[in-house]
Amino acid sequence: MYTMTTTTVERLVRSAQELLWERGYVGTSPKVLLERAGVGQGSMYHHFTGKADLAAAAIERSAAELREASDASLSGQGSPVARLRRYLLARREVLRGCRIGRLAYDPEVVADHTLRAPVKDTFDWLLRRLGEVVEEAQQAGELPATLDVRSTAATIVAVVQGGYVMARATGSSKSFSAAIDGLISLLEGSHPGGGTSSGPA
Amino acid sequence: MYTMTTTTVERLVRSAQELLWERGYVGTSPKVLLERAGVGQGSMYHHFTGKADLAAAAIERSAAELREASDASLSGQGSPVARLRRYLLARREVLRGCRIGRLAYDPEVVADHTLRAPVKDTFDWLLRRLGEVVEEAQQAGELPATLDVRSTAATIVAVVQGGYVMARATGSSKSFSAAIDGLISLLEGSHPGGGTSSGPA
DNA sequence: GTCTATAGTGTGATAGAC
DNA sequence: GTCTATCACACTATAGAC
Repeated sequence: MYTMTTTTVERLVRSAQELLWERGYVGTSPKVLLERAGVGQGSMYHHFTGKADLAAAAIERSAAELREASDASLSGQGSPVARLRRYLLARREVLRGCRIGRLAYDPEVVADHTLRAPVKDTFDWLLRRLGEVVEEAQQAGELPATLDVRSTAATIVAVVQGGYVMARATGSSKSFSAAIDGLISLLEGSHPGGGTSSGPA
Repeated sequence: MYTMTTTTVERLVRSAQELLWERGYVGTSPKVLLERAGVGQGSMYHHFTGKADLAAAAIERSAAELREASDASLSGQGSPVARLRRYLLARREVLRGCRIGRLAYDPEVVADHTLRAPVKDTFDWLLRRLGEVVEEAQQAGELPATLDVRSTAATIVAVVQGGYVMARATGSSKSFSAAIDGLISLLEGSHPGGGTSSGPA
């Protein structure tokens, strides 16, 4: 499935990332994974101790990729609220769901500390990072100082994660977009300045 | 696991409901399900055509229960915004996640129309019902008429669903509560009347 | 209507040739 | 370092006794 110049380990990890995203940990079998990677079983057990070990490597890679993509939206140029909008309106493969968030519903990921840690760390990081931007927005007068920073950050994360769940349940990305739009309206409506005049874009 | 006066079909459906909630469809095997129900394999294949058929009955029952519980919060006495608060602050087994929402991340539920339909229908119903209450709130002057009804309803559903995901990922119900609190603050902050005086109790 | 026995396939891991 | 062969066990379903 990948080019011949790609290493075996690389093919294994990428296949695991894809299948964990599509089917989760309990829904992914070594057989299907190896077929997708185009390698034999021996290679996997040479480089990893087993399914869980390979999954851990794949989850850690996906977590790092997600952090990088999120930080690209939340950092850099633009006012704090403009960066929050950029994060919320970033292009996403909505119907595939969140590759990290979906693992929170996988019983074996939640039960295994090694598999769960990168999932927890990703959410802890995202909540902290969004909290920083919310706080910047308050200091810039773009959001009311009365909003609790941590609660507001949690609401933002929840809308994105819940948007994915709704979209997959209804089979349409429209419910995702609606949830994001609703949140943006609420954030804009809470401007200290009041009215509808100071949209951040 | 259930009393002897419970019928075999009842025990099968309840066990399936529990396991689908805990482990999803791909993570649930007939063997474990039958052990929990305390019945033999023959009974299950007498009353149902197989795992998928039993799962369909269990999902439909869970969907009906969820609708009933949600409507109990959203209907009845109280102002529209008070009912929204009651819905958002209802007691929930947060760390178990949403028994219907979690199925949106199950690849075989999403792929099978019979399994997926009750999941989709539940979200469609909830979005519609929340939309009605949001509209009532606008007519009562509790929420600004500028808010889009469907978007606001989608945001409310998303915060609950995303709150579950965060809580399971972080291992703490605090992130769920924070997301709910953040949403309530945003809804209150968007009061047409403006300030902080008119909280709905 | 319930049970146990059995079947065929897949799972996750190991052994050992090359 | 990669492969195929093989293992013990679990999965989902069927058969047939009671």
